[in-house]
Amino acid sequence: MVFTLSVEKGRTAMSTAEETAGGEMQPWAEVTPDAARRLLVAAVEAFAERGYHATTTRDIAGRAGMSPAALYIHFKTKEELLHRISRIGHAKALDILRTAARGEGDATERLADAVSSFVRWHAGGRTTARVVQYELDSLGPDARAEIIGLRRQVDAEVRGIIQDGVAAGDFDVPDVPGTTLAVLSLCIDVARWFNVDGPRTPDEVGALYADLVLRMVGAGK
Amino acid sequence: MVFTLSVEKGRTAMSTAEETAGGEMQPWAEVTPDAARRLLVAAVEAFAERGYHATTTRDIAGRAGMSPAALYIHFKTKEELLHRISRIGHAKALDILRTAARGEGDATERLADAVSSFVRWHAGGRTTARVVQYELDSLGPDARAEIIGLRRQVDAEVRGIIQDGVAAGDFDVPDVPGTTLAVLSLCIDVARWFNVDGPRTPDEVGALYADLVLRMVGAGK
DNA sequence: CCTGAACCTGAGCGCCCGCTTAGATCCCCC
DNA sequence: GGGGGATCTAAGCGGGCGCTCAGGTTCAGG
Repeated sequence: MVFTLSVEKGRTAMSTAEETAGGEMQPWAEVTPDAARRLLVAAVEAFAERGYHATTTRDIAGRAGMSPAALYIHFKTKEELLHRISRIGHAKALDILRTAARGEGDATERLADAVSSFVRWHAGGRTTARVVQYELDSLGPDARAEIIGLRRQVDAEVRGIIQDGVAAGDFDVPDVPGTTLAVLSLCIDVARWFNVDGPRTPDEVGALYADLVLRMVGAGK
Repeated sequence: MVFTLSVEKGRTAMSTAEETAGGEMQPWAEVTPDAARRLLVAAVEAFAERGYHATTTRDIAGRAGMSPAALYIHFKTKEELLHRISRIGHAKALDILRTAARGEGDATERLADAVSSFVRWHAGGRTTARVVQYELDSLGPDARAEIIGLRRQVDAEVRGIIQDGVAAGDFDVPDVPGTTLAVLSLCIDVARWFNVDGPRTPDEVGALYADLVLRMVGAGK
């Protein structure tokens, strides 16, 4: 939808398009072998439901239809599972934002695009997003430091769009870093409250939030 | 600040004023006996740092300067500690919003007041707010149901202000429930990212967020 | 000075945790 | 058809968990 002309040379554009379009997503296709992927998906579900510390390795292995010991053939520790999940999830989130930030259109269009697709991902993939966004503290120091680096890139991407809008005179933002923080906070928290059985679809929430964010930055005055 | 004329007959107004004024808060004064309060404060700190499931009863008792067994004289289970913390915290949050919602002034002033004081509480009392807002799932079904009831009242309070503003023609809000959700989500998530050693004070974040929320509801067009 | 209630501790019970090890099974290539 | 690496399981180890209990300490009231 964004890369209409350069779709052939866009490596990431294709893989992104097929997932932001569909409701459910399988971003774990890159994980091999098959048994490792099943364990990882089981871990995402368990972590999202009960939290990292309340989840047992026996539960994860059980969901994947394996014995507890099988887990340790593919992953060194329980924490490595969380680390892998977190890294893949953050890479995906960053990819979504980059695609929107570097698309065509003015700052208003790009910000609306970024927010709506970012929110869609948090709502539609709530299970994954919840683990990715809220289990950061359960990682050890090294892994956490790596993930925090990715988060800084996420922040820079959004701040870049807002700065563009201010520079072009499209936005009215007194505090750019603070507003960036608030916009990201708003989007991320969707993973906490969004309910699949609730009244809103991910698309609707994405549209609502894009509108609210444009108001926050004073677009279209 | 809000009840200037009816301060004498306002039961809740006094206890609220002295806490929203000061930076640090001790809303645990009502908990007796003294040993129980010390255990409860220790539990708040431990839960906020490591999460409910990663906190051991030995850690809580140790922080309070007691043996693990002492905990069970004052609380039946570890979960009862979280329940008590959550109930007191939610009552406090609701009290803050009610005070702002029922104050004087038009909808714009009351919404700004509600958001800034609510955000100040989440930032200044981040330790408590974090436990209150993010450890809900660790409660059992009965306790969780009770807390969810309090959250609905919180939601109703904010929705009421926004509806007043729309009815008076001060706000421009296409989706009142959705915007209410977003406003509360924005405020609550402060407890996740706010850093005491960071560049912003709770007052500054409160002022920034009040401005952003007024933009979201289209006030002052 | 004694009593009994309130409070707290040392020791530890039973359980389940993350993780390991020895060996069975599968499947591909020769 | 048989050797060998990859994959999985049954069994269990050491340890820390939530929680309990018998007994010590404190202190107000008689």
